[in-house]
Amino acid sequence: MKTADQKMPTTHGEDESSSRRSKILAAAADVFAQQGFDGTSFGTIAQAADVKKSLVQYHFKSKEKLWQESIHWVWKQRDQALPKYLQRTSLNDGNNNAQMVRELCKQILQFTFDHPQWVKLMFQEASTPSPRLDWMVETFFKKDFANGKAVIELAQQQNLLPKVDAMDLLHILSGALIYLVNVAPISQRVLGENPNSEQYIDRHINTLVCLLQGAPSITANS
Amino acid sequence: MKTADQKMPTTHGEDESSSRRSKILAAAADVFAQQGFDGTSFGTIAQAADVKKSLVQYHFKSKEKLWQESIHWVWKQRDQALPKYLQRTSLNDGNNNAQMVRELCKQILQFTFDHPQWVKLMFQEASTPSPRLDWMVETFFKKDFANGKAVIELAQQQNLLPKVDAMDLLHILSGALIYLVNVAPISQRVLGENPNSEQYIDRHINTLVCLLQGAPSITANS
DNA sequence: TAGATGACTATACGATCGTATCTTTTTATG
DNA sequence: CATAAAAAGATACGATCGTATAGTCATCTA
Repeated sequence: MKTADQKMPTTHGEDESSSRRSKILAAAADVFAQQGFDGTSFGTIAQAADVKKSLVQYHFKSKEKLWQESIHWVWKQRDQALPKYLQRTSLNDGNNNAQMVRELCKQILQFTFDHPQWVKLMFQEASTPSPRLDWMVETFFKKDFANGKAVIELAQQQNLLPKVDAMDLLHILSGALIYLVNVAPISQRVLGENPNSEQYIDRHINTLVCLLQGAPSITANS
Repeated sequence: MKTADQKMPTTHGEDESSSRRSKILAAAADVFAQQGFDGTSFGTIAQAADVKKSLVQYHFKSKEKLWQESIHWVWKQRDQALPKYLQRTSLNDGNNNAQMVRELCKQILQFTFDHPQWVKLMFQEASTPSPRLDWMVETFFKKDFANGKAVIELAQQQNLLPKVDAMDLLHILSGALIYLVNVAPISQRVLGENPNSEQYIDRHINTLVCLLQGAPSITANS
């Protein structure tokens, strides 16, 4: 009979219509982020969510719809979790010290390691034009780019970042941080060191901040 | 009857055993880089190479073998093409000027835009552990990482790059450069500007070098 | 209590996938 | 020209894919 523990009639109310529905969404986000759109099947997602394949197709009529909803779910999770990482580095409280940039970068990197889904989902669709990419651009990326640029410009106004082209700087910083997470499985195998660890992250951020605040050793003897 | 124009008996010699074989390899590299391993099928590759599906399976017995050989092919192309981009920036001819770092970065970025296959193939397999990733690590990435680190250290010895952790700096530079290529389709849609253009690349490299050589605007008034 | 609604399940269809086997054509060599 | 090997093509198989449809069961409402 198995255990019928988490029965929970839910009386149809709650936030999400069904508890199993959001469990499927979470599993779908994991599988999509890991295997990509083409490599993902209803069967795999159903297995990961421990439900029948028919149920997946019942809640989300098509694979495309399921993908869209799981993307929405991931971005929502991101927007809920990210502020908690950034609140201790608030840029607009007048406390201008350079240490804040280090903390900002570190928190973003740590967040990316803790929630790799949205980065992986982004890269899964980024490299190749497709209707899905167009949808993501209109739905999320335009907004994300604008927000990122605003953060950079705010930091620049407070002399926390060098006053170069904000969009370029956003790309360079995003690249330097996100790249580390995306090639982490490679780095781990090549270097024999887990990139997702306090000391590795601290060292990496330290190097990055050292560059951002003017590389001393090259400016010193020139 | 169609056109039997490119008949070319090849007399079996040439470099590759068959001319159609390498045509399949090139097509396979394209499709694998674009769609990933799971999203790629024999049929798609055959169609891209304008041959029958059976022929693909004849030359490369399995999908895994075809993938491996196409990876080898791409890395070989890369190693043949890359020196032509770097030769005009040779680091070890005693000509130590800072302009050389800019040229080095620019050439690497330009090369990546011209030959996006190897970057995309890398990212296709990088984010998720798999037997294919293990194989790539042992076959290519360990060597690539070592070479990259050596280049960084050489530049550091000549005071062309700040003397921070070489592996971290390699990751930061790789990330900043490769990220741009990987999210180019996104950037193009969001910014309405093609990242693969002289002026965009120049501007981006300029910003990057500005950081590498000590951000002036922040060090100036501190 | 009868009916309607929503959550969930079972099953089947057509297409495509990777692979295996077989036949035909082309090429090289005696 | 004869013959063997290699290249190229044709076909079929089991499996899995996305999707469609019909059915079961519990809950809610009139």
